[in-house]
Amino acid sequence: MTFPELPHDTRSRLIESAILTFAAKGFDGAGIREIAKGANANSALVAYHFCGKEGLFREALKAIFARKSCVVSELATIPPVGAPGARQAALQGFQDYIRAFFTELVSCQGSDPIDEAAMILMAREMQSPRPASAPLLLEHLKPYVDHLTHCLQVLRPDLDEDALFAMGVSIQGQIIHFRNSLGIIRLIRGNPAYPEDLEKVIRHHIDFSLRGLGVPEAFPLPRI
Amino acid sequence: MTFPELPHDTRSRLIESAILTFAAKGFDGAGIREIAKGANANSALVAYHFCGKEGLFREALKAIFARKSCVVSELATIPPVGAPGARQAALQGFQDYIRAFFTELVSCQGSDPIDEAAMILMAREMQSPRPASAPLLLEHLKPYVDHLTHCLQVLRPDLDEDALFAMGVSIQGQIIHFRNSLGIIRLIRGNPAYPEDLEKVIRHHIDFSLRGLGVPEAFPLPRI
DNA sequence: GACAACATCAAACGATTGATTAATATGGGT
DNA sequence: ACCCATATTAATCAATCGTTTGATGTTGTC
Repeated sequence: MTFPELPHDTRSRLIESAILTFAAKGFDGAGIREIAKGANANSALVAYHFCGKEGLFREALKAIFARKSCVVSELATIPPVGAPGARQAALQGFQDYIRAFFTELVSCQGSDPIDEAAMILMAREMQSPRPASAPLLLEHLKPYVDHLTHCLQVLRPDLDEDALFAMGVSIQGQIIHFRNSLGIIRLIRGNPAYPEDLEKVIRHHIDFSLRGLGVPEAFPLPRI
Repeated sequence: MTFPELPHDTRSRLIESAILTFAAKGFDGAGIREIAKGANANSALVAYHFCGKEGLFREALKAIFARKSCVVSELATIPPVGAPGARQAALQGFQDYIRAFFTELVSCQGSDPIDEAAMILMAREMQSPRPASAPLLLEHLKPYVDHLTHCLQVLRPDLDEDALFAMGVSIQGQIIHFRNSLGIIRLIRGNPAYPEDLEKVIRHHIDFSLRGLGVPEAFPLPRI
């Protein structure tokens, strides 16, 4: 879960402070003096350890990815299309995936401030990526995309590649949007504590996605 | 469609340049000298006309909202719940809404650079709004939310308020995510021109949403 | 204990930031 | 022609930016 080495050397403290500060103020809004102060370090160390601000940002992104990459690997692997039991496994794997994704995205709120800042930073970078970070992002996202795509393929073997891709985008989109726009969503709802019941929201996303995907088991509207 | 007065006085030119520059570089990344140069104006005029950079940003947001507020008002009003023909009207209104929303969000690409920049800026502001702009955003979003909520209410009168709200968030989320993450989506798809066929994507979103919403007319999986 | 490699520091660098100033230009109103 | 309010200008303000520098501290090796 957490990093094996907690000695918290200056380099690591700088990266952690960078994640927090970049998330709070953006790349241009965050100054290296402010970042360094948050790490109880000297601002010159940014140039020394990371070859400048841009390098520190890159390293902060890498640290985030390293911290988050375990989620999808914990999920059970789904048998290939047509294999016995593949459909039932994909149905369960799909639900596990949404639950895991949702939990990672949303329920980290308030637990670890760095985890929360990491999500904000990643969301911002996914929307308008800094040139250097696009390949990093892609590599980190690939396992998620592959896992989901395979589940969808098993559940809807009749669809062509384009349709499957659109399904995946819609399903991911709901969840990511829920996370990214939670602030506005709460304002619209008029309830700063929304959602009161996270489990209820997760079930909604699973149900909505299964119905939208069009798996017969999800009709007519009961949960499977 | 466009503004009635095109005389392009200095104030308007500053706002237009601000939309373009803020969208391209963010609030902190854009300098008032750069904005002024893009408007062929003196940088001191930002303070003179808008009481500083923050005021210019606020005014740029207002200009965006004024330019975009007509979309939902062009849609037909849906009769109240239970009224004769309300269900059929809501079914059609729902599809029109998604189509209008989608067209406004996505298909403006490449048409007017200011429209495109306005979308980027609005998306960024929806994700992490500058303190002063949250109320502006809310007021602009309200008609959209109201229209969609009413459609959903007619189509699923059996659901409670919480469930309806979750439905709305999911439906909007798909579309907004599609717009905001189009860059990453294209990278994942490995096709910089995705989507080749916009109409196909719109139909997918309508179908997916109607099924997810759980209206019986959308089963089993044909388009209505 | 001397040496070397690495890490950290305070201080200063030039460039740029948003904001301010005072002077000037412009265009009716009388 | 004079006046006043509004626009616009170049120049300058102090502050902050990311980076660089040279000195100092720390550590392990011989």
